Amino acid sequence: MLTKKKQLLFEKQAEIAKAIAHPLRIAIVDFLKDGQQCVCDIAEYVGSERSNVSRHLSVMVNAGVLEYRKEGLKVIYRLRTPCILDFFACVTGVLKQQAKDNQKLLAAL
Amino acid sequence: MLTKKKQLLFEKQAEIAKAIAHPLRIAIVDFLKDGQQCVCDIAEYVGSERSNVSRHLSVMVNAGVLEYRKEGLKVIYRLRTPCILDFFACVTGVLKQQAKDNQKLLAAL
DNA sequence: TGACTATATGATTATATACTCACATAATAA
DNA sequence: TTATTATGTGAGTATATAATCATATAGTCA
Repeated sequence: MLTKKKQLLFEKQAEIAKAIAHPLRIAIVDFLKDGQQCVCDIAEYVGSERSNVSRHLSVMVNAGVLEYRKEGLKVIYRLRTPCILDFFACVTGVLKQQAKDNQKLLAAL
Repeated sequence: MLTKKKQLLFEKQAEIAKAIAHPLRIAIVDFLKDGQQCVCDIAEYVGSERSNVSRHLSVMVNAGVLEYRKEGLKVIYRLRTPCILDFFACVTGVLKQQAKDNQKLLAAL
């Protein structure tokens, strides 16, 4: 049976995972891996309304994935933990496995 | 600007992330890291209705995170890619960073 | 001061997700 | 065959999330 302690941990982990589990937010994280950026540049890169991007950014800040700093009129966002990028290695691994399995299936037809 | 190719990749990645982004599903993945299990045992472990667990399992199968095999009356689920466990290392990293920052904040008060 | 710019947020709507209950399906054993 | 057990799925409801528009806030510069 699941302990209360583990349950709490899983809830925290789910919160972080949810904060990344959106195409736009993944695009943002990918954009930020090369360095910090302001909301305006992020919005232009991902091709969405600034208000929408601002909301997505605050979701990730609340989850602890991003952090920000104000600089004049602009707000600059950056990755808070480099290990977030490991997440993509993991997910890419799943995708590669899927592709491999599809290839096997195709070859068997 | 975001290329169509990258956009497609991010959508796929988000799908996989979403498949894990739930406390119950994280509990399931954690349970399965030590070996394959049937729905009934998974449901008992996580403390939820079998019908509900069955739905969560199928979400993860569709995303390519889990795979299953039938054995008599039972359906046995297992992790499809061991690298899924790396995900937890990543998320735990974020949580550790959060805890560290909280400690700093506390010490500064 | 007022105009301008970047960002955040309230309100609304549309959509997606999770859960429950009831029922369907399928394998097994008597 | 019937009864039993494990699993999956349709339907309904409740809740969460995403996107948009309008508006608020706050820093900058003329």
